[in-house]
Amino acid sequence: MARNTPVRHDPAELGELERELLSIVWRIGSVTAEQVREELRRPLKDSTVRTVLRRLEEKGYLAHSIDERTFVYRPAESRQRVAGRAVKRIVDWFCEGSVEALLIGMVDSKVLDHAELERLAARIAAAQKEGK
Amino acid sequence: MARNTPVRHDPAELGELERELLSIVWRIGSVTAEQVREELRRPLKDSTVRTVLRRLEEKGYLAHSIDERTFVYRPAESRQRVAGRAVKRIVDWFCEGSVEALLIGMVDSKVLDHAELERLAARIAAAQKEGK
DNA sequence: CCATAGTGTTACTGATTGTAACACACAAAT
DNA sequence: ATTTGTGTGTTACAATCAGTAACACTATGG
Repeated sequence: MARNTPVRHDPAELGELERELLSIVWRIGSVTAEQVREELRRPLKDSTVRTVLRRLEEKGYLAHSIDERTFVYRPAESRQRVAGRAVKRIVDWFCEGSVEALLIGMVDSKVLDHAELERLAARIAAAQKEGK
Repeated sequence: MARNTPVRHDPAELGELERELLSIVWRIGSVTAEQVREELRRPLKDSTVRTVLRRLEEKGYLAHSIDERTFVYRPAESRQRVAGRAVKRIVDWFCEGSVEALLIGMVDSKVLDHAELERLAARIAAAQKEGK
């Protein structure tokens, strides 16, 4: 029988190559498939790159416009936004929605050290005051 | 030809059912396959549950000891630690290592609101003082 | 010795991802 | 107008993963 929890309705996962291409688009901002291909160290066929770009668009990470019948891809969302959503999933799954618990885990697993926490606290405090 | 980016060396992904079982083990702390099965709303065969538990152990999330020839599973790592590592991957992939950028994204994509930020800032400040 | 409870092994299937070939369309050059 | 690129659309295939489970084997308590 099939998986009974059917579709990957969530924009859950990206493969390694997908992530790499997505990063390139984020970095450069606006690229053709050929430009993306040139950015890669590995020699990949043109059709490979275009397939992955199309899939990224299908998944909602990219958008394209057409310039002289050439596809120009650009991000559909900022990387921060995507990262934020990804973290939200993690918080929901593993921390039962508690961002505090997540921060504890981040310190615990050395993602954050004290120095960084300090800077963060300062930033947050600053953002509080001016941001709104 | 195969994927040239070979193995999923990273304990990258967990499926939905895997996450569900892992959550149960985290919640209860120490369980047999039968107990896990009873916790599920869906009726899954015993062998299914045991297979998933074994995979979770292979992936390093669980450990077991034997009590009267019955496997008793327990977490190999705290959920916060796992969450912390998962977030680290996201930060590395999408935020180029910047936790600050991540926080921006979290606010931006409504994972964090201002009230929560405020509480967090307070918590962090407190942790700063006493924690070390 | 037999039933029971638990383990170990093995397997199948659908979805996903990396990778690419191939065919078609249109613009520029001859 | 025919050729030649350059780029797109379509289709495919192999490996891996995750969900699901059957079945065979082994002690242990009657």
